[in-house]
Amino acid sequence: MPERGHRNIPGSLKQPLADFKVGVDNAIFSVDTERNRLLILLVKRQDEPFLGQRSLPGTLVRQGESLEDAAYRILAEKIRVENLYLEQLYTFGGPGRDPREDATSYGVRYLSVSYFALVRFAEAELIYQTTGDVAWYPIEDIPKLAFDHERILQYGYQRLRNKLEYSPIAFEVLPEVFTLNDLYQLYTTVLGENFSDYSNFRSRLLKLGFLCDTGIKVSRGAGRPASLYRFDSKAFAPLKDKPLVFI
Amino acid sequence: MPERGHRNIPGSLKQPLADFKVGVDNAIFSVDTERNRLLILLVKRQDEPFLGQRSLPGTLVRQGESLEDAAYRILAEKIRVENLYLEQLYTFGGPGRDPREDATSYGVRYLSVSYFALVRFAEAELIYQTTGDVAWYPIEDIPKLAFDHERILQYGYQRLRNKLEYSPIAFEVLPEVFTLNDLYQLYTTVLGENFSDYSNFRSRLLKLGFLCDTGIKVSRGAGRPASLYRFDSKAFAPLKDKPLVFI
DNA sequence: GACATTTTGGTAAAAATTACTATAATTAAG
DNA sequence: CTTAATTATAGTAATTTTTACCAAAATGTC
Repeated sequence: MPERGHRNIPGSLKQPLADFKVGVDNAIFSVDTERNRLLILLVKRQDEPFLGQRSLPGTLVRQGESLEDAAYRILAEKIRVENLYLEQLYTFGGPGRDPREDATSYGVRYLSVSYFALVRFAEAELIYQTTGDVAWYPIEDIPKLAFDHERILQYGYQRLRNKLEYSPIAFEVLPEVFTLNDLYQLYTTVLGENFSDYSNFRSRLLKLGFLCDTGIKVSRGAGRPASLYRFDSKAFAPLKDKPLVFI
Repeated sequence: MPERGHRNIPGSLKQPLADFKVGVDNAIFSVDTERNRLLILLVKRQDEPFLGQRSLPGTLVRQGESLEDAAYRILAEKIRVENLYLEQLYTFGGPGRDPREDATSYGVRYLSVSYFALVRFAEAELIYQTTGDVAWYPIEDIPKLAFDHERILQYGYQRLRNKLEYSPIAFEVLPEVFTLNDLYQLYTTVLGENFSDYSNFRSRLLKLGFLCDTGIKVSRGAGRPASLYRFDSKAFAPLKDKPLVFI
């Protein structure tokens, strides 16, 4: 507990510094384009505290490991995936956010650096230890989560909605090729029905010029077959810091 | 690489966890409306490492103290201010970012949670221990900084530019009452000359209805006197999640 | 008093958004 | 096989917003 007798750390004599373990928790989102559902990856905890309860996949940071490395490691333990979008979300570090703080008498604090990730549903292969270990949950149907992970999840959901408006993250969750309707459905399921009319959404995005028509047509049930498009990141580059490209 | 044989802390047997000290570093911005300069608060370090070099004001988190509390504490040590805008910026935590990690044989890591702050230049009173201890630096003229603080500063500067476009943070750095020209100058100094024509900027913002004319006129040198305006946060509330209000 | 300077209010042209219509290409039903 | 229903795509006219200016008002300066 007591922390003293050194030169370097200011304020250390009267006010002891906290010692931390640092965890990384991932809010991993995906979209099932077939069923039009926004999904979040949850695991069932194998350890105390909160044994058996659902949580975001997380891990504690190891010696010599960067935060991002830890985020990639825990993700790779739960899911096999080709492409992956990952960015830091927020850091939660108040005292008392982890029951292990009370359990040990050392007064170690547990801080969580959360990451926001997007994967393609069809590409992502879940890695089970036991069945039901890892699973996708639709965003409207999330069970009670361990720790403060509900808050992290909400934070990630908000980030997703914000970024859809000005950044091309939609193409990180959509399949490599997709119809314009797939794209539109993604936006409506995440952002709500009333953000734009389908026809206008189409022409706006096509005019921007970063969607290439592959020429391939797909027929899904009744109606005229739709063209499959591909996102051209080179053509998007000049729009990178333009605000509100997608809305 | 193989991962096995333990119950509580995953990976702890073969792969020891890192122990952390957590620091908080503040990127505190202000604007001198008289001289039209964007300013950042720097301190001269009183301790090793980097003794005597400039850095962002920072501190290590104490026992029982939240991250935000630590951010407020270090800010209050350097500056006396009425109003303050503060939000979390980013967390830097890679191994090797702090020389103290090598100095101790314990392998303690130093993680930095950075905060982004805005204060009003005229309200903010610097607190000196020795002269030149704490000082405002114009953003175009930043000396070499300790640690990875240049990166944190750049990150904060980017956040400032982004938020100016869709959030009313301008009114956190401007004085309580200000002319429309003050507001315009702030935007041009931060965002560059060519973001909008003055006349159009004026009419757009006035039409939005959250700037109230106080009726008071000020004359600054030649030219017709300008009205002093005040930001009405209640009138702004409905625009809170509308994108791109200010550009 | 003439003139430069700055604020303020405005307007016409251009551009973008919106609401809507029409047509094409397919499946499903009878 | 014909017709209807369905979905994709193209386009258009009305509306709104943005843009590039212009002119008048109110001050300081020479």
